[in-house]
Amino acid sequence: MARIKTTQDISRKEVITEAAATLFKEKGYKAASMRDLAEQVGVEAASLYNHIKSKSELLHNICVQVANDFWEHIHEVENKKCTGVEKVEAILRYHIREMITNYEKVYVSDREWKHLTEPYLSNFHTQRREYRKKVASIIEQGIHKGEIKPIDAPTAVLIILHAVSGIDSWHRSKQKISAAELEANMVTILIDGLRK
Amino acid sequence: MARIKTTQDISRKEVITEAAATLFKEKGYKAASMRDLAEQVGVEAASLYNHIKSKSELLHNICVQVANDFWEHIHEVENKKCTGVEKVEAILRYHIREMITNYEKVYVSDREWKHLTEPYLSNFHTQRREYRKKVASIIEQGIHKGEIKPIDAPTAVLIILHAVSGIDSWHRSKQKISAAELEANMVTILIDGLRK
DNA sequence: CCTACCGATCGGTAGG
DNA sequence: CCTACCGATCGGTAGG
Repeated sequence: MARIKTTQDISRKEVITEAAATLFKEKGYKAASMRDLAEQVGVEAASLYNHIKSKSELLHNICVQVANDFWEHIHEVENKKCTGVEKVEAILRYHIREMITNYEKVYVSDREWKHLTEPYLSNFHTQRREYRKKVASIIEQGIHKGEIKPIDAPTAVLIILHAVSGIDSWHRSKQKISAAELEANMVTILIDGLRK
Repeated sequence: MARIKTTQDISRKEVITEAAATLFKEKGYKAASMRDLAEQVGVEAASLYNHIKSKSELLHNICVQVANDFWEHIHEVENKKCTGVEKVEAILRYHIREMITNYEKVYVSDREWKHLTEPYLSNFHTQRREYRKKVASIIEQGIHKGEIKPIDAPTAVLIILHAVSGIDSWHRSKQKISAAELEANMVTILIDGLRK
């Protein structure tokens, strides 16, 4: 029988999704079983299905949530009145902060999205490419105006976005520098590397 | 009955390992099945076991092979008579070239090593940490000599090594710049970012 | 939310 | 190198 969704249901679903993000990050999507997840949440595996439709729905929700946040942010940056370098810096700082505060979901969305099912897989892949094109285009404008070195823009995008995923190692490190220091160091190295 | 290994055996094993690297890269270690692999090689799944001991042995061989290559190289660099910046540049260029020419194995070793079984998992993890410490130490010497900006060395390592993994996107891109151009662009951005 | 259970698929073995 | 097959584990459902 169809159940009416209550606020409890929604928060329970969010608890499951958060636990799934942590599990998918640690074991990888395929290696993480629904029995693992159930144990984390404190119920039997079958009970999860009162709140979610499927394992793949969990991955999908994580990826869509992250993608929407980044998509919204880059649109704000595009409309800003500032230099190209400042725009790239704003994008870089956003990526760093998301990778620090929203770690598990951002990580999973970045590394496990290939396990999405169609048509979500194609949608995600396309949006990801469009996002990178937008960043490349901002860099190209910066090159045109003489703020940025005459480098290959797609290569610069690739470096910046992948460098951020290294924050995984920072999270795992014993003697952590502060989040602010991490951000400052990354910006110094990467933005100076671009600047003419 | 025990079989005596012939040269044929060894090359057949190498063919299987190469195919495994490609498959593990495309699907991820857990999602890649031995039946998938058998199909790629052109035999039945059971026949693979005449040449290999297990699925996990394949991953292990890939990771050890890659780890040894990088380990050997960094020792050469450490013993070179040159500046810290030049050493970092040599390491960066080696990573780029390996990621271009030995793509599948390097990728798998970087992204799928968490699925290694003990004691290989711990060994690999330790060696990886030691490797990064060596790079950080070279950077710190460069800072001390005033060649490199006063940045946090572990953060610089994290950026450089992860940036290289972005070459994955380069491999997949339609309009590729040449490998030489890619290398030149990456070195320009990253080494200039470090240099004082 | 649980117990009970299903069909599919997995890595791997026996035997030839 | 193949056919035949096993025990384990998977995602998910039925029914209460």
